[in-house]
Amino acid sequence: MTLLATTSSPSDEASSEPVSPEVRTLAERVFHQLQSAIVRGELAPGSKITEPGLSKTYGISRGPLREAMRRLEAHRLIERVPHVGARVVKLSMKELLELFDVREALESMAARLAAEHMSPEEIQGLRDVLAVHESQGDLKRGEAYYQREGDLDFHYCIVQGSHNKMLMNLLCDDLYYLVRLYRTQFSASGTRPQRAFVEHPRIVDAIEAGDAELAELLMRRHVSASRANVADRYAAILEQQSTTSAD
Amino acid sequence: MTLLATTSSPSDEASSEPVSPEVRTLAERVFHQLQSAIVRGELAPGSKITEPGLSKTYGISRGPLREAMRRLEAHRLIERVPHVGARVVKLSMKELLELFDVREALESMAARLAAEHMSPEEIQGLRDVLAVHESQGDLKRGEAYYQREGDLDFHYCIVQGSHNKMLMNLLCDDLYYLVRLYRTQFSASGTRPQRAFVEHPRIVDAIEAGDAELAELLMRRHVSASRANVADRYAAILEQQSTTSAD
DNA sequence: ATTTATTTGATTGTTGACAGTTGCTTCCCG
DNA sequence: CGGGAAGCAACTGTCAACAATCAAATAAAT
Repeated sequence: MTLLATTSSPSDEASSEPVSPEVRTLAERVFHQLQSAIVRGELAPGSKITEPGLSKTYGISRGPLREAMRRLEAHRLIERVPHVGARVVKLSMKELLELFDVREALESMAARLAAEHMSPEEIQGLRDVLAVHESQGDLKRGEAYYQREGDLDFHYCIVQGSHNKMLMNLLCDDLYYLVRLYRTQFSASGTRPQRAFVEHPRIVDAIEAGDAELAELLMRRHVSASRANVADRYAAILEQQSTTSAD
Repeated sequence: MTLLATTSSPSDEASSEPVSPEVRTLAERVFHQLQSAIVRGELAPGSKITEPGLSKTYGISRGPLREAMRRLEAHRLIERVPHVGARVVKLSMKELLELFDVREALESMAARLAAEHMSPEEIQGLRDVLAVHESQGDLKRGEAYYQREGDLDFHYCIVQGSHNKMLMNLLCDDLYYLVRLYRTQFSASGTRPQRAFVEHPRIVDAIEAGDAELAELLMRRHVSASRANVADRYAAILEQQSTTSAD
C-alpha cells in the first residue's frame, strides 16, 4: 500500500462515521476520481474533456463537476480555455524539465528543513520506508511499478518531515501528481532505481545527523541526477528516431 | 505604474477588441476583484465570506462567484470548510516564515536560471527597473509604498527571466500575492529597503555575468535576510508587548 | 477548385430554485 | 440557575433550464 492513496482512504470509516474529511461533497469525490483517472492514464493526455460528457459518466450535474474541474485546473492536471473547453494536460519534455527544476529547489529545501525539524520517531519511520523498499527491490528487481511509487513515498516522507505546510501542499498536492502523470505518459520504465537505492540512505543519514547543509546538497544532487537521466534518455530517443528515419 | 497590475490592464482594449484574455467571463472578473480586495486589505483577514453576500455585492449569481472562490482557495487567499463557509486567510507568523522558506528555495532557483537564460534585452530591462527604483528612492526616501511594490517588481522580472513557466506561475500567481497580503496584514513599514538597494544590483551583476551559482547564492541570502528581518522585528514586537504588559 | 461567408449544432457561461447541513436560538427540564 | 434537546433561520451543495459563444459543416462566389 502506498502512502499516496488519496482517492479512497480506507483508514477510518467504520467506527461511528468520521466519513473522512475530504470526500463529503460530490465535487470533492469526482475531483479525486478524475485526478486518479488522469494520473493513471485512463483519460488520454491531450484529450478533450467535455462537461456534459463527464457529468453523465459520473452521474452528477454540471455544477459540482465544474468545481472539480476548477480544482484540477489549479493542480495543473487539465488546461482550460474560456468558452472553448478543457483538455487533459500533456507534458512536453520542456515542461517536464521545468518541473524537475522546481522539484530540485523545493525538495532540497525540504531536506534541509527535515534535517532541522524531524523527530527521532519520524526518522525511524523514514528508515522503515527505506527498509520496505529494499526488501521489495530484492524480490522483484525488474518490476519498477512498486518501486517507483515507493520512490515518491520516500520523498513524500521527507517533505512531511520538513514541517512546512506550504511546502507540503506544493509538493505533495501538486507536483507529485504531475510526476506520476509523467511516469504514465512517458511510460517511464526506470532503469535508474538502483541509483536511488544508494542515494536515499545517504540522505537519511544526513537528516539523522542533523546536517542540514549536507541533506540539502544530497537531495539537490539526487533530483538533479534524476533530471539529467530523463533528459539523457530523451536525447537518446530523439537520436534513435532521427537515425532510423535517416536510414 | 507597477508591473503587478493584474486587476485591470489598461494596455489593449481600444483598437478592435482583443478584450484581454483573462477578463472575459464573470467568474474571472470577480476573481480578480476579490483578489485585489483581499490583498489590499479591504476584506478583513479572518473575516467570514458568505456567498449570498458577495453575490449581491458584485451583482452576479452564485455560480460564477463559487468558481471565483474556488480559484481564490487554490491561490490560498481564502480557506474553505465544506458546509461551513469561507474565511479570508489570516497569515500567522509561522506561516509567514514558511512562505519565506519557500520563496528562498524558488527564487534562488529562479536567479540561477535567469543567469543562464536571460537575454541582453531582458537584462537591460532589469537594469531599467533598478534605475527607476533608485531615482524614486532618492526622491521619497521615507515613503516605502512605491518602493515596496518595486521590490516585488524586481523579483518579478528575475522570475520572468528564468523562462520557467512553472516557476513563474508558482511565484507570480501565488506566492507574491501572499507576500503583498502579508505587507498589508502586518502593515509592514519597511525599515529595510536600504539593504535591498545594495543587494539588488549585485544580483543583477551576477546574472549579467552569467554566473549562475553566484546569482543563486546572492538571491538566497537576499531572501533569507528578508526573512530574518521579519522574524527579528516580530520578536522585538513580542518583547515590547511583554515588557509593557509587565510594567 | 479554393476561399470565404453562413448556418447549425454543440458546448460553455450564467441564472434561479430546491434540498441538505450547520450553527444558533429558544424552550424545557433537572 | 444551568444544561441539553428541539426548532428555526441561514448558508452551502446540488440540480435543471436559459443565454451566449465557439467550431465545424455546408453553401456560395470568385
